[in-house]
Amino acid sequence: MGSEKDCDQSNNLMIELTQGRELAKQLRDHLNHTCSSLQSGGFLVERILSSYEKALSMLNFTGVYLGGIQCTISSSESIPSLANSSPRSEDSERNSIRDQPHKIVLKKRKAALRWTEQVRVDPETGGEGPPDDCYSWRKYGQKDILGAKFPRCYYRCTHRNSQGCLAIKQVQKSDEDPLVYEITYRGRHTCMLASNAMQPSEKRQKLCTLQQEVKQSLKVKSEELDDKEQIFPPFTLPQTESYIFSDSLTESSDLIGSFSPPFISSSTSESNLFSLIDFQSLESDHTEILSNPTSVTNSPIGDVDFSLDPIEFDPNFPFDSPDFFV
DNA sequence: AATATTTGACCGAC
DNA sequence: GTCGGTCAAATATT
Repeated sequence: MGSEKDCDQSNNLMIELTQGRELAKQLRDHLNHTCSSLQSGGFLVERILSSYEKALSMLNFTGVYLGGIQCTISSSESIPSLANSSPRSEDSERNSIRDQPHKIVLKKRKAALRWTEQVRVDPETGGEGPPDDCYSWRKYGQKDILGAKFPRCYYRCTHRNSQGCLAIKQVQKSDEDPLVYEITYRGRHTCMLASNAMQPSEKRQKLCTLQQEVKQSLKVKSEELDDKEQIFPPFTLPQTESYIFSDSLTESSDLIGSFSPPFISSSTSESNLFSLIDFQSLESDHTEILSNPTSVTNSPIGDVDFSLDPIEFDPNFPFDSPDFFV
């Protein structure tokens, strides 16, 4: 168990899976240029991607493997900067965000991932309320936050009960600019592709329209980053992307998880949707989410899986099982 | 009727 | 004790 040979095999497997996934992403981005393609080929690509995500999640490898393996990142996607940040309180974190707009901040802890976006809504096209995304959320709470003008709203995925999707998000209006929403995502969506599989074409069409609207409404002013800060290309969120982060390139074994941002992939040069994204893993998220009485029965992907330490990877996992790559 | 939202209560962390 | 996050009953909406 845990021999170098096993390690090499799993590494090779990761490389192959990652390459396949990246190619599928490129195909998806290509198809995303037209709405109609989303309804046909796009759906197939999503399924292909889903398979790759599952496989990689089982390997606890859902993005950039930091353990010495090169992996291909398509030019149309952006992996957030591995910029570091020392631990700090959420308030000081927020202040730092404002001091350095557009800077992508990562923080690493152990298990689940948490990331924050600051989204400016176009008052004309965005309308009232927080910006929409391609997932359906159900509000489950609202809280006045100390020192904040506006309350924080808590949302969970609508499919939490039906599909065991454990994704949640928090939305809070910015103190300084009411048009800016700070949206914190936690947990991974496991519902989207499965639900899409059962959606009629008109829903896919609606989704596509929504994507266009989101593109319009979530535009934020785009300023150029200093080259020193712009470790990765300008950030755009793919639709079913998964990332894995670490606060240090040297901490190869500390893979912290995957995520599926619910936003649109864009390979164009249009304005970035987000001025800032702050990634943060939370150790406590893990038990929190797992304590949910709703068991996850539909998918092996979830917080449970991506929290597994790579060392715990079982080289005897039946990858050759006919049911594995579904 | 089914589903979503509101909102006070509750709980754990600090 | 406070605070942030979640629960769940009541209420609203579809």
